[in-house]
Amino acid sequence: VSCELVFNPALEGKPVIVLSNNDGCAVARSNEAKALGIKMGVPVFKITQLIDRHKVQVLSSNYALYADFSQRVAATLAEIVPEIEIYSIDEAFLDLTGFSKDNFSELGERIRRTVRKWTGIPASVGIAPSKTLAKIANHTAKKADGVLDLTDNTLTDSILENTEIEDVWGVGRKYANYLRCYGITNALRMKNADEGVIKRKMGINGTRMIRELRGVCCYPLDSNPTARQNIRVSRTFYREIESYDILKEAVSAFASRAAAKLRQQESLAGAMSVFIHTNRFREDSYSFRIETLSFAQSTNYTPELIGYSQIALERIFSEGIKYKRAGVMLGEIIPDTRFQKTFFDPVNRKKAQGLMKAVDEINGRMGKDMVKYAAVGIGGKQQKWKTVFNRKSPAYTSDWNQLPMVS
DNA sequence: TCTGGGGTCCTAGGACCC
DNA sequence: TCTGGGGTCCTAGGACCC
Repeated sequence: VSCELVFNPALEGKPVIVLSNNDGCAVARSNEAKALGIKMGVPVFKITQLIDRHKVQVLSSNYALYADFSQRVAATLAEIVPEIEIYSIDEAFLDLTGFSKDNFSELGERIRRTVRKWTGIPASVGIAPSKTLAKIANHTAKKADGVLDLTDNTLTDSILENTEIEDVWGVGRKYANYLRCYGITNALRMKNADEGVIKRKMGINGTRMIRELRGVCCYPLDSNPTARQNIRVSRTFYREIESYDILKEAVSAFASRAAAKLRQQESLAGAMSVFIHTNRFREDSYSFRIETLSFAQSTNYTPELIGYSQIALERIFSEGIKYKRAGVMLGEIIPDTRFQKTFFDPVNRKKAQGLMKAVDEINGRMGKDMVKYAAVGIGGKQQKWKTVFNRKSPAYTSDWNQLPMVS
């Protein structure tokens, strides 16, 4: 929502929501939308009345825009603090070792100011001796001044007391229920809880959480993230699909996208799973099928992976079933430097590598699907399996044809 | 009618090894 | 009566994160 506001200031002060794929659920909300009681993840068809009555501004997800803003914010942070871990699309941990403790709050302010000025994105900053405490500081700061330094802060315990247990990093719904049974209703009570009781239920991570709350760092900053061990591309279809050919096209496209991700992190996959299933919200005859293939040889070569995906699909597809979702997962991922030759290899690896490099470069420079395999279909927007984004804002920052006009 | 997508880590239990 | 000690690998399930 912050990204949308940058290019559409008229939305400021209004309830705004951004939707998931196929304009299904509300997955981002402005404060005004939250105040209306729109919950995270609620299906949009359940709140149509609310949307009409309060003129809620509804937008599709604009991933190109959000990815670009995410990178800009990260680059800005990295200019101010050298040691930085990108934690998610909208969060980062910064290592303040070497910065003067007396100026932490001031530094926080500077970060906020700079990010706002350079990117237009509002940020909040929490400072503390552990990630768990920093997250709590940030959570609290978000609602007030935007910066909160909990290092040597005498207020820490009272802030922890005002932090609901489910707002602690690592406590989800299940753990929250359990902890509440023991009277551990807020972060302060967790901090003072018995390690044994927590560990029995939550394992080693429970122990770590308690220690982090006590200011002992158990999750050090990790500035160079390791390659993914799993790569998954899956989509829910706007309409149910019965046609084998259409499904084959979709699965081929997922395999192709997964292959590109694999090459981006310089890896090879040794196995693939393909799954298809019917609408899980329909109570009648739910069907889920998955087929896993182990490759004779690890690969990141798109045509090979498309081929495997089609073999797997053929084994699980049944005529007459309405499929609502499909996906491709790659596993047994290894660095491409660990490539092992097999004796009877049908693929010329050197040529394949060169081809993929060319494809990735062209698509990197000229747009994601500038060149693609025919197996993924050539139907453009008419493709039956394509995700729907009916209310998307322009790709203001990443497409020459969609730059904002200034008049 | 209509309900997202992509990840991680830990644990327990089974099967096996010396 | 009484049955060691130390490992690995794999899978399924459960929890969490954004």
